[in-house]
Amino acid sequence: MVGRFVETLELYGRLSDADREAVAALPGAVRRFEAGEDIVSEGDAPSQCRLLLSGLAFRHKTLRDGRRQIMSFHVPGEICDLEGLLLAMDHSVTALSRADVSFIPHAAMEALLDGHPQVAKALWRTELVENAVAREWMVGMGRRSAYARIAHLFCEMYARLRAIGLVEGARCWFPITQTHLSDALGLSVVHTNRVLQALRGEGLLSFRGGMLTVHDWQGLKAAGEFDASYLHLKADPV
Amino acid sequence: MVGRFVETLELYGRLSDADREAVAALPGAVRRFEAGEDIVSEGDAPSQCRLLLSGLAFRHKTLRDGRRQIMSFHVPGEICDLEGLLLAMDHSVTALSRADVSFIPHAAMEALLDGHPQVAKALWRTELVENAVAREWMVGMGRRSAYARIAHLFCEMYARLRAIGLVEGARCWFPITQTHLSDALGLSVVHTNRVLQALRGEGLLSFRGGMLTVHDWQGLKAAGEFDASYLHLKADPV
DNA sequence: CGTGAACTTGAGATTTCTCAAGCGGGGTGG
DNA sequence: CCACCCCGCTTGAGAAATCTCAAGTTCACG
Repeated sequence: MVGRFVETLELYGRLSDADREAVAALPGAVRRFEAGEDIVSEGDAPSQCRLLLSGLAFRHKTLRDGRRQIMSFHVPGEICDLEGLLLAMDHSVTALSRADVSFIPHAAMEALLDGHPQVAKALWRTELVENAVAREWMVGMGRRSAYARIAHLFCEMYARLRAIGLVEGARCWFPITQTHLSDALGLSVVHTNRVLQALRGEGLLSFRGGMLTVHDWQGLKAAGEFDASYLHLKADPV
Repeated sequence: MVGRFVETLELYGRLSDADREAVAALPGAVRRFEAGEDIVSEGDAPSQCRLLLSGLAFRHKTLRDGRRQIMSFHVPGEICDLEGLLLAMDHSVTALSRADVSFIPHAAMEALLDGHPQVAKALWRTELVENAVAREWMVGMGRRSAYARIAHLFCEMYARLRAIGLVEGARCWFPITQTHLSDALGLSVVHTNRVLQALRGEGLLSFRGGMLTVHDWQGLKAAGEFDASYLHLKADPV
């Protein structure tokens, strides 16, 4: 059970039929997680790769005093502990919504990567893109206003969800609370709430009940100083 | 000419004699960069890996209006455009000090990785650790005060330089200006300057003329909420 | 001795935070 | 079926951290 995995890989590299078949043949036990459950925890040294089949997840570190920083989001088709192949986890990955996750044994993944260099390349590219995203978040947290940061995050998630076909019309399911948003952007909930109202007030987007609607993509991009090139996707959603 | 490269790899994986020899046999033309020169620029699609032999470098994005965010530092022994093997550069890497850089053709690097899986593993681990560092910076920018952030950065660089033998006594050469520091931490130069004075005033460190001296490692760690585990080094500098 | 970059200081302006409280809907036990 | 409760959202208001602007100092270097 590898769900959207092949499609995600093909966003980042060309695969042969044999490659695709090998990926599809990957073994994996599926487990469902409820929102808020840890998919993998800080300190774990995983022996399987956790592939997100459906739902969203986020990586985060939580400090003793409760301050939390979300460091990235995962969408379906992504492996959320790829680094676990080589290192112990230094942070946790938690389900943002209900999520189905396939557990692929490291041995099977290693065999796939050894036998299929194009798959390995594509997979490492996904990892490199994840870093590129992290760097862009640093730019936001270091140098952009709360207003631009929030707009930028919505742009990013909209573009990523669109790339995997999860945007319909101008709407996508993005079940994030304002608390998560704050923790991802390094803001207080109160401030996040106020800025969000400004974004809505300007007619750029709607965001209620976990549903994001982009009313003015150009305007939102401008507000967020968003340029999709760091996502290394084949096509920018105009 | 691969300088400290083998030692750096051995921080992250066990190599055989054959592995070491293969690494040492890597071809590479050396070029010297002066402080401020771009080693690789945004938009480049490199055909060599740039291995830092001596000196320091930093990755950064600079926005049109001049705001700049530094996203990481590189120390000798590190490849500063490893992602260039698979992706075009979406940011620049600039020499922080005078630096010697070896240019290793991608073909040679790929042959090494194909023929020496342990080297490939160690190299990917360096990449994964770089991400771990990026995530820790996000925690800092999102959730730590300027005071803790600055202390944390000094802790990190001290620990990294120590791991490669570039700390003598409690001193190391870290030729960074307060402007760079600000751009790395998302602060204004003025505020950075004031916080730095506090750190000095408390006797935690000295930092002048590009020389960092740590007077009170435990105190500095506490000030920066620093825990070296995210660096995935074998030994914490006590 | 002149120059420029880096550093330092002062002071007022802003952004963002914290504390505190009220609102609203969904789920649940009585 | 209803009351209650909790979580997430919203609002108000004062506080704190950090920024911006402006200017002066220091030091290395030519």
